[in-house]
Amino acid sequence: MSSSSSLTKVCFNSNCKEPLEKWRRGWRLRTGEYADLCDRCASAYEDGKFCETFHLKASGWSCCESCGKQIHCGCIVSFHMFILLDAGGIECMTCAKKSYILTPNPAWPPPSHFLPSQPECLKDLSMKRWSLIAGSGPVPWRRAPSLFNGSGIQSELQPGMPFEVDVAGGIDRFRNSERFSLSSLEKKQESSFERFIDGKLSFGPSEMLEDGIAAPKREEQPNPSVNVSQLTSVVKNDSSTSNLSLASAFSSKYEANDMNYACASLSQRPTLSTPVAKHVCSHNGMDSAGEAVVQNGKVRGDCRGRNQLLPRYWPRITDEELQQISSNSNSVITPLFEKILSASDAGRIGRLVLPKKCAEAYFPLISQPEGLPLKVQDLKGKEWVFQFRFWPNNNSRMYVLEGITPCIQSMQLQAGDVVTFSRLEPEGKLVMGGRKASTSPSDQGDEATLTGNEALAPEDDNGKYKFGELNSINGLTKGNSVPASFLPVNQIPKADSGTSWSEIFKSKFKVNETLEAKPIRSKRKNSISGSKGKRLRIENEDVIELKITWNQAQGLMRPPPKIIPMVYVVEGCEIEEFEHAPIIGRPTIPAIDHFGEKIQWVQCNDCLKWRKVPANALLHSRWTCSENVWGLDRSLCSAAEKLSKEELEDMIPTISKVSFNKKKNAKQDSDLVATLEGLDTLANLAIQGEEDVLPASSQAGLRHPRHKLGCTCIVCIQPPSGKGPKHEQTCDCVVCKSLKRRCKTLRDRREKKQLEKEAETAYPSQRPTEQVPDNDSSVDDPNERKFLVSPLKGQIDLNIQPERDEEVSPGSESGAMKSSLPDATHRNLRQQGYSSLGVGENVVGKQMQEDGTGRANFSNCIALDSSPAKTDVDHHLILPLDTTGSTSSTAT
DNA sequence: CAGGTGCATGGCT
DNA sequence: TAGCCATGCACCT
Repeated sequence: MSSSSSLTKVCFNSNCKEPLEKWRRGWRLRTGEYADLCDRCASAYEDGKFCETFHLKASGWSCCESCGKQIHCGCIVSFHMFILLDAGGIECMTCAKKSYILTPNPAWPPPSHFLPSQPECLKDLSMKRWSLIAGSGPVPWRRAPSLFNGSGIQSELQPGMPFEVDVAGGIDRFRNSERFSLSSLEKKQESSFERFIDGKLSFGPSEMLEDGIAAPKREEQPNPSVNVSQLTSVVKNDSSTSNLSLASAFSSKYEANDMNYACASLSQRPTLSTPVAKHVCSHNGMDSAGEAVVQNGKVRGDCRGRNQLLPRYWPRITDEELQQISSNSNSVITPLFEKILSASDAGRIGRLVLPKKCAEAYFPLISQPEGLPLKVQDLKGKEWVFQFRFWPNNNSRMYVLEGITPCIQSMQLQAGDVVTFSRLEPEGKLVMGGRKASTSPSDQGDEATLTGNEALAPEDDNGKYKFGELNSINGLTKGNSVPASFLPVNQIPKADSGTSWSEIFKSKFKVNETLEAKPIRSKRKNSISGSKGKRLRIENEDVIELKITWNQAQGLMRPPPKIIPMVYVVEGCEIEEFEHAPIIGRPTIPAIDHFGEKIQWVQCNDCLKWRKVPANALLHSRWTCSENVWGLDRSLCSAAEKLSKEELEDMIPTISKVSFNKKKNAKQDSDLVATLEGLDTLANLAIQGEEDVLPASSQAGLRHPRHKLGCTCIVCIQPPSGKGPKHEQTCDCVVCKSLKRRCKTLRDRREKKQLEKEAETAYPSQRPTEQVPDNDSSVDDPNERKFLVSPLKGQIDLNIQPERDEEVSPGSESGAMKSSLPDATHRNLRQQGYSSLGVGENVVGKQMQEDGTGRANFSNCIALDSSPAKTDVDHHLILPLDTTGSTSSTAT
């Protein structure tokens, strides 16, 4: 199509047609090629005078509404020199730029992405402005929707053609941005800039700044969404590029498919940022500013926020997630930010606290606390509507998304998991994704990583993996890292996947349960601190857990064969030091067979049977019978196991037994979970779920002390917000059963109260407890007290148990915590949570359900004691036994 | 009483 | 030290 393709080239300019010996590149054609121009035309083009020179008599000239400057709007050449105004007419880019500098948050989806009729939104001045500007989509420029929306002009002119220029003003930011060091970018991604670097760029109106600053052309990305992933992968490990824009990189398709209007208004002022960002800034740890560069053509206050986004909010969206999102549409995904769900976020209150800067950068600007409804799509394409709003807070704002519980639960996310926010371009739709903590991509950022996974996660680009912490904790080796080359090829984790390590450790040894499962709690309030957790201090108990974890991990590590360790003694402890890093392999159990030969037992990954292999056999993490080359008769999973159960019991180290128990419990729990379809239940499981999977110490560490079992804070006790799906009346999920019990209990109470009132009339002096003033004592609610005076001897209502817990285990964290609670109502409520969820549910819940009375008798409680899970729950369940009497005596 | 809302508090960066 | 933000909790419905 381009003249360059013809044998005898002539100038592409139809008014010229001069034969070309040498030609220069002009504007981009719909084919993606460039108009080849003669020197004269090219000069005119580059000078921005092409239309003035050749199209002066053509139709389509308009005056800028602001400055009156004449702009040719009738051809592609000057396509980028103006914007269309909503009210009609055009504005030259110079004026447009001036007028938009003051525009808040224009880079925001069109109003269609918010709920339609929202009076308060209309009152929101910012929204008005937003609507005015962003009615055209996620671009910071104005355009006429009729012209630029959808395929409109684009399909007519240059379908699928990627443009190379960026938003007007982006260059300003680029130029002003100290962070955006071109030289550093070049170092990082020279190939991406070769066109720029080699100085062979050709500039046309679409690539020429008004002030003469040229922008390199962005290379085409026929399949931007794929490129996005690729880029993500490629650059992911390079944290040094983290200051660059990921989002920019993800806007390629947007520009490709819907960029004509963008070019119309933006490319006139192409920026360095676009190609730079698009190719370099695909780092997972994006710099939001980069996103702003592309998306927000104007320098705005919120853009500053983007520049300052903390690394922990950089989206580490995985390729899989990207593909999942992109599979639903042809859109380009712009990862915006992510956040580790706190207990509050994942709690039933349904409020997700948004990082302020993220909210201000990526969400519509709101001036009223009420905010506005925000449509967010999940990875499955399902649309949710959240209320995006803020609270005044210390002369600042706290942004929250309300009503997220159903979404969070549908994604089965818990505290510690990660929610990601992305934007689909060009629609501008927000996409909310979720990532389980255990599958979080390893933190490539500048913050330490502390989860089990990540402790084993890749350390650097050289394929090294962090074992230093492990080693230092155990003091066993001095090496700080294990070169990947030490690992069998199939055990080398992918550099960009934190999950690979869990694969490595997937064995029936549940060592990896602790290794891979739980994010480490930070010291502060036990908030979850995942890979990107900002609070990285670890509670003592967490350290203990880590040690255990590492110790367990040590069980998986062994020296490479034929490597003899140096043994030295430190403080009486023999320490083996290997010059070479250990190898991660399938855990085995060393033993001596009947012939006195050293062997090891290894468990098949598939059939779980134990097989005997030579002592020096090095097995990779996933080992199956089929790989049993040493015992062909046992090389099939169908072959019987040589070991008896008893032998196995003796053989397996304690730690493994513990692990097995844990696993067993975990399975019970998971079975339970499987039955808990209620969203509320899931939410509570986010808080209580892992109780019996992890040792108590670690659980304590995994939970905000105030969110331990027994926590009565609003987060924990909050019932379904009502915004989510309601349970059917016939639903017999645990939550509903619990609620029904609760109702029954309340009915009973009411009846009792009635009876007592009647009795009071007759015998007023027999109600001492009701005269106890309301205070912080364990039973401070008169109603509660009345209730505690249960006429049903030998029966305990679960509702009274928390108080008992406080009395019996005052030193317990939960007890102390609860004692600070202001009223018994919360305790009571909390107890409801107990009975409905968590470990206690396994025992109490079921028992309670059986009789449906909401009361458990002593035997039931005793039975609880035998629960293998020694958690707070146990206390809660057991304690009432010996305290009921005292309660009764107090009450009487 | 339960659920919802909005602000205050205080740990942390 | 200021600002952020996780959380608690008072207050309202």
